[in-house]
Amino acid sequence: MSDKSAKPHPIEPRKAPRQARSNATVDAILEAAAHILREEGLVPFTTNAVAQRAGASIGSLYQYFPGKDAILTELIRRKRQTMLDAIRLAARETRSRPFAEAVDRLIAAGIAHQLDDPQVSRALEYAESTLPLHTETHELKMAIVAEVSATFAARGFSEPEIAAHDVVALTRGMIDTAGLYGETDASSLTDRVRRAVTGYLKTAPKVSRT
Amino acid sequence: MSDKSAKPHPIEPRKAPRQARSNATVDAILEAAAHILREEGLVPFTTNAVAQRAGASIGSLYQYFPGKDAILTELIRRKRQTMLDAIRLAARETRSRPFAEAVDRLIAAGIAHQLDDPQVSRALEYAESTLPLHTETHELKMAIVAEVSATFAARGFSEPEIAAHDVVALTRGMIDTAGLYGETDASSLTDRVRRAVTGYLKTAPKVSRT
Amino acid sequence: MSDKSAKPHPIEPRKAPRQARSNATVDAILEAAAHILREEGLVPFTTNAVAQRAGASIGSLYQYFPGKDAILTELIRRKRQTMLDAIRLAARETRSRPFAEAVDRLIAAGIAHQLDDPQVSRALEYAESTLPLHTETHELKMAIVAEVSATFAARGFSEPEIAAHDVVALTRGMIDTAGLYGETDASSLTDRVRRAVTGYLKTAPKVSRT
Amino acid sequence: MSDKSAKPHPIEPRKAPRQARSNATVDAILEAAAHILREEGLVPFTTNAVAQRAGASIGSLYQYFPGKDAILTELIRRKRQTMLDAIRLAARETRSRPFAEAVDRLIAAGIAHQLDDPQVSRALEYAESTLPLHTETHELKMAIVAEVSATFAARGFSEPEIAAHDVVALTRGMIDTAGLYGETDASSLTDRVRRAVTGYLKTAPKVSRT
DNA sequence: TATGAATGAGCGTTCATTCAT
DNA sequence: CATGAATGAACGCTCATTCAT
Repeated sequence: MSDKSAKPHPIEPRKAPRQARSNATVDAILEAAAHILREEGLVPFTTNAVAQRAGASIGSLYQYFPGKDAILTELIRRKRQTMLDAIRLAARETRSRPFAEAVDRLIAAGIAHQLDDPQVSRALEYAESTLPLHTETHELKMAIVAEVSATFAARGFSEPEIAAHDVVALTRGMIDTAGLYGETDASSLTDRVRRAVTGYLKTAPKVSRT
Repeated sequence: MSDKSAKPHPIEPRKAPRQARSNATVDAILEAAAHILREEGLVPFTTNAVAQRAGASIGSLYQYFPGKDAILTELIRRKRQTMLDAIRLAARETRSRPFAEAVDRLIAAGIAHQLDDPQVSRALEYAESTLPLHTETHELKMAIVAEVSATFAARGFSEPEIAAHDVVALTRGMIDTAGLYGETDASSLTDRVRRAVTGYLKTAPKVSRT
Repeated sequence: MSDKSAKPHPIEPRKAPRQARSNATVDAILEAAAHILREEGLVPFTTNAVAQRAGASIGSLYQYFPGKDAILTELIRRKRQTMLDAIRLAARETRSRPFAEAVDRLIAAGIAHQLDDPQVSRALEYAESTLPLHTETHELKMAIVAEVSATFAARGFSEPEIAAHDVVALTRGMIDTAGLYGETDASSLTDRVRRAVTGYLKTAPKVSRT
Repeated sequence: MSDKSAKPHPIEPRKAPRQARSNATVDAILEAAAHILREEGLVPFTTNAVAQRAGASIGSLYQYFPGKDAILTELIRRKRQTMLDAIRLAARETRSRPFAEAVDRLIAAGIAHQLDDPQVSRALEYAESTLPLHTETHELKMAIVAEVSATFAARGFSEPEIAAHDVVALTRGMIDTAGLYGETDASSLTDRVRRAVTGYLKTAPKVSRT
């Protein structure tokens, strides 16, 4: 986000990450950050504003985060980790169930995480594209796709990665737009997303089993 | 002393670019703006940077655009107008052709406009959500959906607006992601988008014809 | 994108200067502001110039004052408060003395405050007329006139407010001009102002006492 | 007003002054300038705004005035010349009349010129103090005082210049303030000013005639 | 550790002025 | 002469970041 590329501002939290991630101040900062993103967007998202809302001093904020970008990165990381956990759970629990059910659970997980707090999701999504590539968040992203891909592979699709990317992409597109229009009824949206995903998958190439 | 609150900063371009010279400057500015959005994103998108890249002085920029937002708005307006024109043409030319062909043309139009310059598209999309609502660009957005919706209605779908929104959304989601991953092969993407769209529409509710 | 209209720029100082350090900065800023007004006028009176002369960063200036206007307003407020205090003291101390003495003390107070730093006074006077109306400074102005008015009323003048306005106005006119011509001898000026004021008051309408 | 003291911007009109002063464009510019000063003040008084309101191009404005300051200067010059003419007429016509009448005519002239258009007067007054000293307007100012001074000298006052300065100053102070408070009734004001002036003069030192 | 005053590069924008047409 | 597009220095102000306390 910030441009002062002259000075090295690492993106990793300053403290040992595990501690930092469970500290009350850190949580307050992230909560405040999400709040501002949700209510006001990426432009009024300033470190001073975040610190103030978190009830922390700006100095404290910099004690836990090396810079503005790091806050956004950690927000992304957490959101994505939650998503990955949900997807993994869904995959595990539907491994021996009909495929339709597996797909449904995947979609439900996506909707649960994207439709709740759509402005924050949107802001983070855009922010990420302007941030220097961050290994961990990127790996989480790949892991989500990999998880979906594994589910598809297990069901005999021959190009599971492509299918996974596409399914994730179209799902996100639909949910994003729904969020933008203030849609909050998950059930209608779930149904429509399912129709698109199912339709897509029906015609996806399968491994020929002879 | 300060005049701040007195003068609003409208989003409409300041002068109708009537003369060739003016037009050239306006175009140079918009081109420069797109370039910066494409190469660097929304954060380094500053009026001075745009002017410099356009080979114009900052004063000239402000002669044609009342502010930074207006440049973004005009970029959105133009992009959307082009898209609308393409969609309208596609709709007109396929009115008496098989539905599959109509859908294909719609998708092709979407891909042509979104896959070309995906970073700019993404930046503008996010920018729009932070801009004060601009009537004309908003109407163009609605017009695009309306056009798709009309096509669907003509084919007997009973909830054409919802279908239109969803189709546009999932298409954009897929193209966006493809652009993000550097995919440039339109034909494969077209095929996959078609599968999702077709699958979605196949199960969409139709008007019961008695 | 731009936030302009969202945040108003109040005129009140941003933080109550509680700590010694803060107070020192505020004072340095106000001193620097007065200096620039005195030596160069309202045009070169810029926030950056003030900050620089105050030995503070522009950021610090904005930590204590929400904008340029606020600096001018505070300067006016302080000057006027001092003046009001002096006038009140003069009035209190001459309540049971001959009227001539009361008038003399009033004039002396006016001269003491206006003849010292006449360029600053002149600049602030003009500045005020271009500033949005500020309640506190306006009330101080009215309080000064009210104080003079009360003195006149106590001495039986039947239109004390008009007399007060006129006396203040003519006194200020004379002192202003004297300051403009570099006059610094208070005693000659005092004498001349007294003659005008006394002459004016001698013919002012009085409550008929029967 | 402008600070770019590096480049020599003479204040004299570019054209032979007499012509310039009677040109229709010049008049339109000055009228527009006065209008803006009156309605909006010194801050929005910009060359482009003046030209636009005058229905002239900014280029034309610069054909007749070498800069912004020159417009203000010419406005001052004209106002002052009119005032001087009126004062001279008043002096001439009351030379052989009672002194009280002479004073009355002087005051009437002052009120006529200052109370009409008080915002413009105030703006010009402040502007002048920030402008580089301009010979002609300064001489006009002196001439006005000299005229009043001559009137006083002819009536036997021993320090006519001081008296003239003071009378002009207090009169201006009173009228200014009246204008600021929106007073438009000249007759009451005239009366009050007369009382101050008369009172002042009654006690002014006279040449002892033996 | 926590604090928050201080910093200053840099942003969006204005406007006096020039000059090619 | 008139035009008005172009210029760019300079303004008011913000905000990411530092560091003395």
